Amino acid sequence: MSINNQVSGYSHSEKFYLAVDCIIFGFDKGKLKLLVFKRDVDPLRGEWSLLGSLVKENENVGEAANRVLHQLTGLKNVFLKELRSYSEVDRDPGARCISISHYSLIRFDEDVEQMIEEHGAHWFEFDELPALILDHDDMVKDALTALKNEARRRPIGFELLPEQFTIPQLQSLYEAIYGTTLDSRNFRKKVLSFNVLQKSEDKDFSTSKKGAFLYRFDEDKYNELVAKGFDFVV
Amino acid sequence: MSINNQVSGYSHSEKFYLAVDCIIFGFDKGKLKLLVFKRDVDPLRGEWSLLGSLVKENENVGEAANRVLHQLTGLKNVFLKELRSYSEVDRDPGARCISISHYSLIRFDEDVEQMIEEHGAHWFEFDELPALILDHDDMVKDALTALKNEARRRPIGFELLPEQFTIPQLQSLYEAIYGTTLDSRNFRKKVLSFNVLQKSEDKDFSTSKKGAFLYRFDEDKYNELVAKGFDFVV
DNA sequence: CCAAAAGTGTTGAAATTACACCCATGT
DNA sequence: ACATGGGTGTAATTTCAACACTTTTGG
Repeated sequence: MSINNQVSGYSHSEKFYLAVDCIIFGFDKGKLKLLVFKRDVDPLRGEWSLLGSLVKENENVGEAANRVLHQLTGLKNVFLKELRSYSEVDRDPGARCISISHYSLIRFDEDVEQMIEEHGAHWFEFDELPALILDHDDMVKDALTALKNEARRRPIGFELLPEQFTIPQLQSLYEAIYGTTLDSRNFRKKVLSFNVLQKSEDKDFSTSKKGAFLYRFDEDKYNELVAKGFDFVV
Repeated sequence: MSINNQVSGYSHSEKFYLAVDCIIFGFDKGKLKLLVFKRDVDPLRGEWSLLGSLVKENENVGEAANRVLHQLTGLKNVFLKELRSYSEVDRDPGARCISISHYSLIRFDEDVEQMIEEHGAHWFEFDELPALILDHDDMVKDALTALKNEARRRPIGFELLPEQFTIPQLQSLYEAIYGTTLDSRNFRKKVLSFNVLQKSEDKDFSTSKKGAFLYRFDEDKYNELVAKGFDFVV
């Protein structure tokens, strides 16, 4: 912070609780999903909430967000993006508390699913989402908007899909995010034109009899591309 | 914030000072500028700093940012965008303090310039910028990146230029932001194609003998355009 | 043999880029 | 008359959008 002519020091001001809340997106079976938790402390026990925590003395905001995500999912170094602060004076009836939202994209994965179960968490599709505590509904809405924007600037799919995925799966993800349908020929053309996909010999037969080729993403080429900047408008 | 299974309540956690800092951009004579302040309290008295303040008990973060900006410039309802938090444990040697940066674009204007003078503030061009206190240099760097991105999504010029401006001035602004040169024919074509500029009868003779026509921006059409969404890539 | 999803090319329209000269005027 | 910045148009290229049929194979 700045101590300048407007501010003569710290002692005149209040201190606040500081929290992080995480909007965790997942994608499975053609549906974009949100991970929420059943709160197990009073007040509001039993209500659905985003994953969050108060920030501790010895950590910064990003570390706090990573900590809660790790505690829940066992994952480290996942894509986790700070979004914005929520600071309405009366947003939390318990105490004056500012929260900084983060969003994260995680892959469906057996280990993670088990961990999630153990924590009383649940994946909801967006059209079945229950009401969340405090201003968490706003946080989700804002994060969804941010995800849509983000999806244009980087190939989001690589965080949300399994390590190997088919092009129809990738398309279905983008359709879920944008809430539209896309032309499969144009989509395929566009996504392949980036030259960041490695075709494998194997096929996925889970959704068709013919089977669809599996691709994995070429990390080096992807990083190059992101560095150059690009616009993945589909 | 969330009180869920990871967190059993408020009382176990620390409270923090919360600040806002403002990165204030201006544009004059073909140069993009940053407004900084000479700090007049200890410690670090006399050093250059962004405009900032601690957040008060009865206001939210956005209100705090508007308050300090208003105190300095007399302006209300200026474009002010929250950027991100800065929360390194040791970022402020005085006390554990989290700051939320905002950036703002303001027009050069006599009244404002006078107000600025009175507050010991100074406009610096970016290549003459002095070192700033704490992590304010990082804040500026991040804000500049954000400004470049923002400039693609909305006609930034309308916040930074005087009410009437010429197309070469607008071009020069975009060149300053992007750090490139642009083709004047293509720029003019593009900017006029948005149909948000009203041509005036008057000319500005300050930079050429022939004079350049002054335009003002059609607020209704501009708002329409922003609502529809557009990409001002030049 | 048929249902269901995967895969493939072309064409017209639109947007973008590159590019060079005349105009108006103060000195 | 000349130097300076303002203003204009066109052609080539690239990108985007629309659109329909064949392939594979489990049932």
